[in-house]
Amino acid sequence: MQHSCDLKPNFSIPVPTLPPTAPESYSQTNVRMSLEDSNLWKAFHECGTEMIITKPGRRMFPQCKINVTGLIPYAKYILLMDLVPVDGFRYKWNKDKWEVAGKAEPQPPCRTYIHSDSPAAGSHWMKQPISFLKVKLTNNTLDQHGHIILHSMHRYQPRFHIVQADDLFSVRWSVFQTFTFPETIFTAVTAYQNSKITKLKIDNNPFAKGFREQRTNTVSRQRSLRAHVRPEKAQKRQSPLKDEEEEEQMQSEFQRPFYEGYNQEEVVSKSKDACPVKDERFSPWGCEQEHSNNVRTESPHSSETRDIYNTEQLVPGPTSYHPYRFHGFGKSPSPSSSTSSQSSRRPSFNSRPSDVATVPEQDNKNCSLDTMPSSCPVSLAPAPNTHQDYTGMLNMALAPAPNKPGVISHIYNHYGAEQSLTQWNGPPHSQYGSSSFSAPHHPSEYSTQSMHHGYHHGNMADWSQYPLFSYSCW
DNA sequence: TCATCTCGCACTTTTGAATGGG
DNA sequence: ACCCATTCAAAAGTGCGAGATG
Repeated sequence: MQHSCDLKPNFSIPVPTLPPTAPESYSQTNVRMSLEDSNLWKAFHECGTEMIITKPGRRMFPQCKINVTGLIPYAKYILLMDLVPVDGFRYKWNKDKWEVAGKAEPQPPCRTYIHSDSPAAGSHWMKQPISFLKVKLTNNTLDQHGHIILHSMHRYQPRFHIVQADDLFSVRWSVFQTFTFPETIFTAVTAYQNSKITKLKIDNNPFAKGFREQRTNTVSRQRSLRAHVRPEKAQKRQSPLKDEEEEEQMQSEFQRPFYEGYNQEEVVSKSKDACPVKDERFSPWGCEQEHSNNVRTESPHSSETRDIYNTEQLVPGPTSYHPYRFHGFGKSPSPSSSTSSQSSRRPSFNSRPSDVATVPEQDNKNCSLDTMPSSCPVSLAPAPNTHQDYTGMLNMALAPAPNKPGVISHIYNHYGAEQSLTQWNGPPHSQYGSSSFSAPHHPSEYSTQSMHHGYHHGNMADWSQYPLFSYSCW
């Protein structure tokens, strides 16, 4: 499966400072990203992926691993990953299904993980799969280690960003290309809720091997002993592994060849009909769907019901990406001082300080499709029940590597729960392929997304409330 | 009372330093 | 002195269940 980058709408408006023949325009239109282990992700997705989050930080499994093609081999790129809320709800696990439990909590500071190889040449990124193995998730909002902070019982989606930039200083002047894979949507949990997910993880995660055979013997012995002491609990927490019948059933489900034999084109068309979340047998989201009809105007399945295996080019809106600046660098990242080719090529970005960069955070919520200026992010009309004002911050943190200077930076990011994917990703129709670029509604706004460059954010006041941190990846 | 979170356990895998040979 | 392969101990990562927390 691949995510293609169709930037037609984004390049439909003239960008005076960027000649159409610029290398970037070439790369932007050809960059493609695909998800490694996509079958595994789909397997988890069909059960309702859960990711453990702990205070010290927990790795993701399945891990985020991507393939990138279409980069300029000699140009340098920076790869980033972050996690955005899928919707504005908190969930609970009730009788084998996830249900909406209420409104989402205010989002913690949004942190962006910079791949440790960044910046690296396009050839480097393309020669092998890029692993985000060392990304750690935490529920500790005071985390000092640079882990990505999430709320338990909330749903998130990883996003991957490719930025053509010679160094981290020039990122803010560079073009972001954002990719998402709907099958990577997961629910953050502090303890597994769905036993199917537990089993899938044990079966597929090498670190959990100990729980597969030897441990299950010893543990089952221990459990049987404990069951004598607390029989009611032992029964309540009965492992699915013990139930042979259930295990067989699960085996058949898990080993079912997901989308077997689908080529890319077939997947695009068939996945809509065979959308996992609509399959009651596998879907843990059954109840949620009912809720989605009654409660939310933005279905939590919005992404799944899209062509989940289609490709997409998701470009964040201006207020999503522009209002950030690196913080903590030793030199001023002003375009005039920057030596990057991008910055020298596009001096006009500095000449537009009044753009979205300084939009106050409360302006964000007023940025509806009807009223937003051309610089406002493209987003769906906010769902009343999901509205959540939040001026998040993209924290990018880099711990010193032996051969790399230590860099700690923060990036501002405005997003709310209702904006989450819709804002960042652009309109949902963008995920349906090129045909949907006819923009069923508000085509003008869509076209204003254009290219996305870093803009200087005028508001520095809140930065101090977020800790500087190092990132273990470097 | 209940849902959720934290912690320690026993286990496996990964990592990196130490060592030795060419 | 350098490079490479091997070994091995320490660190890191894993799900589980009991107990804590709100």
